[in-house]
Amino acid sequence: MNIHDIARRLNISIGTISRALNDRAGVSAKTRQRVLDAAKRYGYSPNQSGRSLRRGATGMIGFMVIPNRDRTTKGEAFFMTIFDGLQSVLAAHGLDLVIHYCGADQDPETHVQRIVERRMVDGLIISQTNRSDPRIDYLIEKKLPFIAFGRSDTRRAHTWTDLDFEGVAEQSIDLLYRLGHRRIAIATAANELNFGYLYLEACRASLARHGIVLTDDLIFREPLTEAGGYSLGGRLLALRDRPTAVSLVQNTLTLGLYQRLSDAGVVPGHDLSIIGFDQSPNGDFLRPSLTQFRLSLTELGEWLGCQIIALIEARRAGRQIRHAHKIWPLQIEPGESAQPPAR
Amino acid sequence: MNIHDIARRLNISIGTISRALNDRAGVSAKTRQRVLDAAKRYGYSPNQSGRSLRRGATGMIGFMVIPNRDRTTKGEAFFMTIFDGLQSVLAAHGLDLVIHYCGADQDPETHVQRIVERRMVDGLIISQTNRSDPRIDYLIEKKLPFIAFGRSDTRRAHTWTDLDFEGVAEQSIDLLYRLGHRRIAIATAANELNFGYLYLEACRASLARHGIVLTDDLIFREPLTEAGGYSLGGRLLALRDRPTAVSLVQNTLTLGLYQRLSDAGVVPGHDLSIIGFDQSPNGDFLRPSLTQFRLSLTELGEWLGCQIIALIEARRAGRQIRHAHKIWPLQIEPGESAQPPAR
DNA sequence: TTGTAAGCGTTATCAA
DNA sequence: TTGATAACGCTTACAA
Repeated sequence: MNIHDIARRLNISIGTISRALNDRAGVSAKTRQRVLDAAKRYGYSPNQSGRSLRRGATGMIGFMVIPNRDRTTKGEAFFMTIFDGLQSVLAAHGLDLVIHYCGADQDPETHVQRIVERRMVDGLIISQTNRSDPRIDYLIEKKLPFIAFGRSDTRRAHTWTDLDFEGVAEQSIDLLYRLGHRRIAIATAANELNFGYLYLEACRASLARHGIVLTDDLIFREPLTEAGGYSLGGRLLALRDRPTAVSLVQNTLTLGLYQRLSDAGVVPGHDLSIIGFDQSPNGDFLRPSLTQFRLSLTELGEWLGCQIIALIEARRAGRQIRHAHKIWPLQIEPGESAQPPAR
Repeated sequence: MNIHDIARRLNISIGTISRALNDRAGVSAKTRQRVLDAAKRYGYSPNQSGRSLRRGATGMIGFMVIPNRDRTTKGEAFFMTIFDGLQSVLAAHGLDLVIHYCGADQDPETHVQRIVERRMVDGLIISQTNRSDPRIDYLIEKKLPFIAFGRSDTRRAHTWTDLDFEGVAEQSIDLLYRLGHRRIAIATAANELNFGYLYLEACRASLARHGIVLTDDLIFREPLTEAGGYSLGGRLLALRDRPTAVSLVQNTLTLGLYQRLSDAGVVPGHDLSIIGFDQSPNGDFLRPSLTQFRLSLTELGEWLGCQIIALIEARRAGRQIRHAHKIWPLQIEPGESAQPPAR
């Protein structure tokens, strides 16, 4: 069933069919209705390949997800909620969201190249940015409208949105200091992901403001998984001069840490204060309750949708692009896991 | 940059370019190398729309994900690992995996129709099947190669794969019975999802085999979330004649249940025995350790990949299609949460 | 208001 | 081994 089949059945030209289906002017109300009815009856929609080819646009926005080498489950709960917000904004603009899953065995840069060169999407959102991320330079080069969800060390102009890792770090450290903690451990990412770096350095700066030097023995890098958190717990417990508090860059770590402490009979908040990251996953259901941060992932998805649409419309209108740099805020929520140090 | 541009630069016809790039016979080794080099140098890949249009196939396999109305985070950790296995098999066959995320405000059937009518994919995997699922009938009608990941009550021939909910139910009940439990609660899905129904009925049958009638007061339907599990815990604790064990259809429930019990000072395995479902999410990090089931999600993804490829190749070769029905096994792993009842 | 026809970037057929 | 050309299904400029 294609446009010619429909035209033949209605004894109308294909041009009119197309105009009717695309809500173009110059079709009588009666004809338009006939076309719409026929399309529905025969289950006809314009073939996407034909349409994309002719229009020079696919109507699709890609979101590229890279499987974390650490196999964290965190990123996943996280992304799906973002997709929800993103999808609703895109749909309102007649765009489709397609998620491109970069296999663990694939090179992310090659994957992006393939998507771009083949013209599979009109816009792209990349996530899990590394500190040095060649995808960003490539996308700038190719002039594809894109958003980096996550910062990197590139200096070249592009649109990005990222979580407020600095704000989280600062609030965490300030709270722990105010509670009386002086020996504070930092658990951050073990790999090249940019946010682990941002978080660590912001913690270091906040500690310095309180006159505390962050020494290497208090910096812990583990895979961002429950297993990593479990291992972190073991390492903390084994220390001769144990810190009184730990601040974590992701809640998957927190889950494992809680279990390791539970195994050792150590109580979060009492024997060791803990500040987690955001509510996903499962941060709300830890006991003792976790001091952590909260953000609206749906709203974040909606923001990304608005941004990519703005980029695409500016491009289409030939307007100059203003690259937004957005730091997404997180609100702290006190819990029982952060208390004054014992004794 | 298109095929004509490349042809012009090399002073070769577009036909030869296409043949070289598609590894077709009838191109001299030297010419082929020149073409490959030029494509790389200029960052050229064939335009996907043009190629799809001409070939009548997009080279893409869709996987449709529906956001759970309950906002469970379970499905997500779950799916991403499946994608990993699926993607690797598809890539080996030159196919791309694209994930179509059906927004919470969209109708799943309309969403499928759109994907199919527009010819966006060569094959489709649908998940989260309802007991009565019109998507399946539609896809059969349209003759698109597809796999239902999840059963439904349709009688029409189609390929499906599903988890062994019956096996899980039976093993759970048998274990609890063997431990001495007679009053056993079942926590299943509150919505139309087929697996909740399968699980419940299989539990009922297993109990019946031991001479126990499953009464309605021991059937609990909650949203498949941590909050649902928390609420479940409250309801269980409030019962006058409290069951000695509970069996759960999904581990998001288990997390919330553990916390509710913890709040009440009730110890899993000691005061109330618990059997969870699969290891995602976080089942491995509960304390006391959870008796649950294990399955390889990567292998499941690979299986789905092989199946969809078989369907597509059978279609292409004009061969008769044999619709596979696969029940995916899960192995039980004993933990501390299932013990003989107290006293 | 409607019809005709060109052209989007490919692949495949046929001729050279 | 290579080149010319038709055709895939659509949108749109132009003609009627």
